[in-house]
Amino acid sequence: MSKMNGRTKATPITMRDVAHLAGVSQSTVSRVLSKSLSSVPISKDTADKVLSAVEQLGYYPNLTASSLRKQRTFMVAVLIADISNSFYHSITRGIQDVADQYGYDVLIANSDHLYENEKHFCRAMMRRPVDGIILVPYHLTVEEIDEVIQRTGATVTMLGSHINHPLIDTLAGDDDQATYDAVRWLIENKQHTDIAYIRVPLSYPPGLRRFNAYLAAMRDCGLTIRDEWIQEGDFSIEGGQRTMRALLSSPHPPQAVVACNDLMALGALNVALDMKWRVPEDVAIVGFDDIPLASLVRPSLTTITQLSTDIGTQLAEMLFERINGVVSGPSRHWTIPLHLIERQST
Amino acid sequence: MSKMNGRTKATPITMRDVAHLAGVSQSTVSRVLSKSLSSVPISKDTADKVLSAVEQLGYYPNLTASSLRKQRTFMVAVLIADISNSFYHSITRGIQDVADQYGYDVLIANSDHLYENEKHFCRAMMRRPVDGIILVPYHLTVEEIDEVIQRTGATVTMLGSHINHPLIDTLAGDDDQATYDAVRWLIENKQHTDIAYIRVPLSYPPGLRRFNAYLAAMRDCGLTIRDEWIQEGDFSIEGGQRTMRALLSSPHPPQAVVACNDLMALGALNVALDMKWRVPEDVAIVGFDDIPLASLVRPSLTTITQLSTDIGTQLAEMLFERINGVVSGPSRHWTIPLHLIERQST
DNA sequence: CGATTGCATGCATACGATTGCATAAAAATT
DNA sequence: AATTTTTATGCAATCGTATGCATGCAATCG
Repeated sequence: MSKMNGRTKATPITMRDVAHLAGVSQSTVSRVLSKSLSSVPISKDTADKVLSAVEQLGYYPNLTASSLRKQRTFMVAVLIADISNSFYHSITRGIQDVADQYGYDVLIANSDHLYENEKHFCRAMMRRPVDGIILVPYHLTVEEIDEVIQRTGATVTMLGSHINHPLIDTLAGDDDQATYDAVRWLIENKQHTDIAYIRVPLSYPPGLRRFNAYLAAMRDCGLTIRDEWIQEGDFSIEGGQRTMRALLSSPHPPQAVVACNDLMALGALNVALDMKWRVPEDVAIVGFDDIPLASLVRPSLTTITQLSTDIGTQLAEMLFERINGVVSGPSRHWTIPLHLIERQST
Repeated sequence: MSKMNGRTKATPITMRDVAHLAGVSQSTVSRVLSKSLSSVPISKDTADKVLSAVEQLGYYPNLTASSLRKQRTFMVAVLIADISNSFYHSITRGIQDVADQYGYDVLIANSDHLYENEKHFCRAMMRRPVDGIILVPYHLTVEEIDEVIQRTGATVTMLGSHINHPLIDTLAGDDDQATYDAVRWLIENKQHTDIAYIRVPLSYPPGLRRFNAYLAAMRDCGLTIRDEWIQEGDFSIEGGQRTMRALLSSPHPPQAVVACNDLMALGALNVALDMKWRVPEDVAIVGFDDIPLASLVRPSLTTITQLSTDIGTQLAEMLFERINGVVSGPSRHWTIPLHLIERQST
């Protein structure tokens, strides 16, 4: 360990040092190290000299300098709603693993579902160009995203289907269909008629879609919905708890509760048990996302699968196919089929 | 929205463009925008011209170029074991929030508790210098971390107490004391004598410390430990499940199980319930970390609190105090007192 | 009124790596 | 043997911003 007597400035080792030690020019070192550009041949002899100098000095190329010159940063940025939500962190993990594989670093930002934060993220991207951006639920408009693309040249991939842009690949679950099916299943197979829904703010597009699917299923089966059965949470466990308390304390509590995501469903489950309601005998609960926790709690949670890790890797793979030029041409829009996983809570 | 007819190169707007439009030199623009350096005065008049040109063009400074020149990247990197573990993701979130506040971006990498991955992270840091690094449990040696500091000039802050370096601030819980106290509490207040421990590989320093604390508590109370009561998990829910199955199927199952972290404790809890053991009547369970889930499951989990969000913000605050020169001098080593939270599982 | 000071700005270089172009030496061709 | 081609290397400009130094001009001073 070097001396460590107080905070010292960094002592960077540059290509020039390597060049000097190897007795060649700095550009030769560069060529040896980025062998990919085969346009220029290098003699085995000098290559060896350079490599041994690199070894000897423990040289590492400076990615900041390289980024500036190549106009490529070898970083991707991810915008998610909240890393504390396990649905997002498994997506994140999937993205990180793929990025790692391609030698990329990952910047992560949280929006907390707030438009202002998403715009803040865009501004950050304008300042610090990255090669790729993965966006997960957002309120951004196509125009705003397009500006980032135009200005930074970044490749963008998104989760969700409500944006249509010729340069943006998207991946989406058919969550409205899945929600519709789940509600009908509760009605037709479980003989429920009084079904409540815990939604999220409707400014969040997938939330709106799922809510509409619930309404459609109820309507198509000729069921009426009491006003108090429609609750609005905020994506969180606490939101699920608060709304469930309201539901179970109302004059006409529902027989079944469908939540827009698992966190809220888990909060609801937890409140039901604490209030001594039996699940599923007294009230059934259905979630959405299939986060790891859903299968762990007792009674385990019936939910709609999203395969979140796969979503992350999938999104990242689509992104890197573009970045590395493996794929070109018009944007691709993939849909993942979702399905209900029946567990103990129904 | 601009034309969008196929993938186009980025059309960056640089300081030169701004300078040109404002009719001043590029260096003047730079001076106006980084007003902090008051060493050089700028007339109100030109400042206005520049700012309006910036506005008009929608100019954003390029952080890559700025980083290269200033030798400061305005990024911090975080190495955690696994972002899927909720203990870490709340730390991460705390760090992100603080970083955001200081205008910093955050790079996140997972080590999965593997030494090789941690070394990989160090190499990445040598290539892409960042201003600060936050390390959460690791196997890295002081020498390895020191090399990164020397070479990159980064400021480092860590969670844990087993590294002593004059430039590294650390934050640590007194987890061995807390574990010791918890085990004695099980013995003295709950009258348990047969207590098992689910540890993690001992190459992980905090894991070793906690395990030793368990041994010490048992010894100090004159209790004997059966070999099969000591199980080794891998930090995960599955690890907890596997080891708990072994424990409950053994000829002499324990009355209480202490796990090195909450995930394993939750796995254990889940297996106990599935095997129809009553918790806490037939077997008591204690975890470590107090992840959000711990209070959510039923029976809720008795655990040792770590205040994980606070840990993240705390670590980040210590880091930025150094980065921004608010604090200098010898490294600080802070300890957070931990304590048992009694819930339903004991 | 000439000399000194202070204010405001531009010029030019640096940060560290990449790459088009020029060039020198060696090999191949006629 | 002269010319062309190939191989291997160096020179110098570039990416976009920051900053030491020089400079021009106005204000102040003796």
